[in-house]
Order: sequence, then C-alpha cells, then structure tokens
Amino acid sequence: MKEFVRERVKAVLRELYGEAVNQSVERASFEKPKRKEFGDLATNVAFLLARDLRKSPKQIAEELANKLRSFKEFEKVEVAGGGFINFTFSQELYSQLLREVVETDFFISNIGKGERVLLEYVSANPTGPLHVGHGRGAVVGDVLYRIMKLTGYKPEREFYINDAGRQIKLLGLSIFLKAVEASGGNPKETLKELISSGVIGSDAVDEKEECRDCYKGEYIKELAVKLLSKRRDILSVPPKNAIEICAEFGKEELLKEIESDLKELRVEFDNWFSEKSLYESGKVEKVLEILKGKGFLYEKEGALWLKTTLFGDDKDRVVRRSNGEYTYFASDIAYHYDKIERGYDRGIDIWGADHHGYIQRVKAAIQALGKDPDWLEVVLIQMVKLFKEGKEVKMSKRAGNFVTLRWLMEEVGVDAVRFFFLLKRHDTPLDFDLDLAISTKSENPVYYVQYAHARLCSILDKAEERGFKPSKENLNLLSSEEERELILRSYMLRYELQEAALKREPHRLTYYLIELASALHRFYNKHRVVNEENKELTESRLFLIEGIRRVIEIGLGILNVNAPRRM
RNA sequence: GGGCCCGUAGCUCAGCUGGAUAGAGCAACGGACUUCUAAUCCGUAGGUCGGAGGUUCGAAUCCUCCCGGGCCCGCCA
Repeated sequence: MKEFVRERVKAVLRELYGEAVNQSVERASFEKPKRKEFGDLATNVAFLLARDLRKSPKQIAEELANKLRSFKEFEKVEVAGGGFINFTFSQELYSQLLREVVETDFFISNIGKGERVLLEYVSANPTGPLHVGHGRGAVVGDVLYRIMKLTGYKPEREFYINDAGRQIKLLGLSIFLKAVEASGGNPKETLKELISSGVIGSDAVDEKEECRDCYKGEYIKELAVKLLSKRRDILSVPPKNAIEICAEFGKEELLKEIESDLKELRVEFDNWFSEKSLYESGKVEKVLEILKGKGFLYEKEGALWLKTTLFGDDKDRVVRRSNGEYTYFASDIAYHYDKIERGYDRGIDIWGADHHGYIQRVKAAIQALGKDPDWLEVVLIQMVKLFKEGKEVKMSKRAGNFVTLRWLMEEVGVDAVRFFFLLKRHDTPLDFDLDLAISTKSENPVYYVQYAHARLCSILDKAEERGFKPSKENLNLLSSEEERELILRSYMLRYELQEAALKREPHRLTYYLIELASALHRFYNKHRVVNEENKELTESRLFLIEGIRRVIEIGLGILNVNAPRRM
C-alpha cells in the first residue's frame, strides 16, 4: 500500500519534473499521520524536493496533489502543514486492502533481498543454569529471526557453546570439591593437596582457603551427588583425571538442561557451534597464523598480543596467556572468522550489555583479518530485574546469586515471559513485574491481546451458529471510522515487520499488537457485528473480523505466544 | 581517568536515519453490562521531552557542553 502510493507519486513527479528527482522519493517518508484529520497516509516528499526545485514545499505539494487527485484510489489528496501531502483512500481501496489481509500473504516482503544473516544468541556458558537475562536475549533473537525471515532475509540461528577453557576447568573443580564434601571429606584440605601436587595453580585459593572462582549454588552440589551415584570411584581416580571427568559430566548435564530450558521457552537453533571444535580443528591456530603473517601479533612478557589499537581499540589484547592458554578472545576471533568463511553476508550477535566493551576488540580483529568490521552487528540486551509485591527478587535457591529462567517460566508461564521480554526496547533495562504478568486483568498486556483474539473467535463462532459467514461481496459497507481504522492497521503489519527487521527491534511487534487489539476493542464496544436485520453488513463485518483475527494470530505466532480461541 | 547506554506524564515505558497540536498502559477521578466474552470501552486530569547552547523552513529526534543514573574498563568470560 505504501509501495502503491510511492509509485503513484513517482509517476507524477516524473511527469512534472523529470527523472532527476526520483531519489528524493526514495528518501521520502510515507507514514500514517498521527492525527486522523490528516488522512490515511502522508508524505513529506515536497519538503525534500524544495531545495532542488527551488520552489516552496507548499507549491510543490500543490502541483503534485493536483495530479494525484486524478487517481480513483484516492478519495482526497490534500496539502497541509506547509507542504505535507495527505492521502485519504477510497472505499474501494480499503476493500482491496482488506481482501489482501484475509486472502494473501500481504505481510511478507523482501527488504532483506536474500541477505544471509547469522544470528547468534544466548550462547551461555554450560557452567550453570540459564538466568533471566539469557531468556531476554533468547526471545529477542528468536523473534528477530522470524521477523527477518518474513521480510526477505535468509537468517540462521546459532548457539555458541563455550565448552573449552578456564571456565570449564573451574566447573570440574567446583563439582569435584562438592563431591569430596558430599563424601565426608574436607574440601579445603583437598584444595591444598591439589596445589601441592601441581594439579591446580596456587592462585586458585582465596584468603579463606576456599576455591576462589568456583561456581556456587545448589546445582553444583546436585551435579556432584548425581555424578557420585553414577561413578562411586570418582574420588579414587587420580585427581587430575577426576576433575576432567567432573568437568565433562557437568558440562554435558548443564548443556542438556540449557537445551531443555530453551525448548520450554520455545526457542530453537539451527546450529550449536562448539568452541572446543575450533581448537580441535586447528582453526584457532590457523587464524592466529594469519594474523601473525600480517604482522599484527607480538609477544610481550611471555604472552601473545593482538594489535587491536591499530583498529580503534583502547589497548592491545592478549590472545595467548604466558601460561600457554588461549584466551576467550582468541577462540572468538576464530569463531567470527569461521562465520565469515561460511559465507554469511552479515553477523548479528546478541549479547548482554555488560559485554559492550568487547565489541570494539572483536570488530578490530575482524578488520585485522581484512574484513569489513561492519560485517558484525551487536545487539545489546540490558539487564532484567524481577519485582514481586514491589520488591526485587534477586536470588534463586538453586543458582545462588541469580534467578533462573526456569523459575520465571514456572512462576508466570511462557506466554507472559516471552511477551514481557518484548515490552521494552532491548537496550533499556527491564523491570519485570511478576504480579502483573500473572494478572488476568486488563492491565496485563498479554491477556489484553489474547483476549482480543478469543473475542474475535467467539464472534465468528456465534455468527456461524446463526447461519452467517464472512463474505467479501459488500466490503464497501465497512465505511465507519472504526472499520477503516481496523483495515488500515491490519495491513500495517507488513510495515511494522519491515521496520522491526531493519532496526533489529522486535519489540515493535508487541506494541503493534497492543494497538491493534485496542482498535478492535474500541470497534467492538461501538458496533455490533452480528445483526439479524442486515445480512450484508453482518457478513462484511465478519470478513473484517476474520482479517483482524488472522493478523493477531500471525503476530502472536511470530512472537511465539499462544492465540487462544477461548479464554 | 576512558568507553557504552539511558534521562519523555505520579509510576513503567513507546516515539529518535528531523516533520504537523509529543503518545500508550498503570495509578487517580467520572461514566457505560436485557446485546456477539465488562479479561472490554468512553470521558476527565496529568508534560519547560534532564539543563544550556548550536545546526534549519522545522529538533524529543542531529551536534557540543553540563547535570543525574546504570554498566564496562585484568595475561576474566
């Protein structure tokens, strides 16, 4: 519909001023005006042309409007506000839009032009349960994926498993010490022995003679107990091996748990990419070789550094520590290099906002490898805080210092979790009101939208019982303000998806649905659909009802939230 | 000290590649159920868009400075 108006404007411009002005049309906005007196669609194209044509915006707008009035699709074309052109659509055009809403895939478009995009999200370390922050990133990624798919991109979803390096060793040690404790041993003594026998470094112990960076929380103990029941001999194998076994076991168990949590949240991936595989296939060494060949690596104090400062980073970064271990950064360079090699046109990483300092150095590395740093886009997800009865919920029994995603899902249900995570733009902190999320009152936006869907279904059912069925024969009867509003809004799904894809802002869709639901409820309270006296109007309205129902169903489907027929 | 994000109604936030009289929900107040789901709707009230400059036909939106808040800045991930 916007395309339609744009084409008409272009044609008229060409006729009036020649080909040269076409680029202004591409930059011009075609938006639904804020105020209804301004019609159905407005454009600022005259303002943009004013300089080139050396005429006032108003004069240009008038000239355009005069020509545009001849199209029968426009009931009115008016100039206002110093140069805006306001279009009011004809009833016939409205009918056509509604038919498209009901009968076509009008919401699918191709602004992505087949661009291959790799979306990476969640990518939690398999060293603990998922927390609510992971959940927010997961939902943002999942919904963005579906939006991009419908707008002509070719997105794929990937989870990067950090299954190598220090944090996995720490996981092993954490479980091992709990296993010692659960078997009646003294973890402090064990730590000392491990250090004196050289299995772990002396820096692994803090002032209280406890493991410095070990994972805490009940789940470590659960894992230790579970492992003990499977392998009673774990404490009698050499400690170095035992810790490795613990690490491997813990990682496998936690990964299973992460997968099942995500499945519960209805979040899926096309590919699970293992960090470890980058080491095993030699890709980490290979990529460092390349960087070395370009002269971007140097040794200092026994460590290996990448000159990221050459590419705008604050300081150079270590890729291999003096003890020979690679840093997380090293495998991340290899990982992004691998993504690029796999042929994606663009990578979008969804990270927690606390990682923002990391963006610069990864982009620097990409540039050092001779690629465009803009290949990578990073979407930052701000913190989630939970509130119950006005107080912040901070800890979970099981995970220790954070609240698990699973707990949240059990508390408020998956529909509410998903919807609420998209209630704010992803880069603003989210205060999640648990009481609101389980409320079945109008104040709860999930219920508000779902209720609209149930209400629509109910109307369709009732009408069917009385022998009415949707008909597109007399759509011109749908001429009230509320009906025209609903038709226009329904069709706008197409543009909301485009906007959301372009800006990588899936929350726009939830706002759209709330507004559409609101328009529907307003209509419902003012007009009766089923009217025994007027079959034509009833059946036309049923057609409209079916259209709105379809749009809400599609919208909720993209959010992966249920659209119930009854509530 | 440096970097990133944020500051919009009493509260929680939309709107930000500049566009017309700045929006929504909640809370407050007043109304609407013999009618397809009142889990709804209508109305009233509520604002120097943190502040000051600048850019221009036009600024909540872009630029500079300042104030306030959050996060990050290790041979951590």
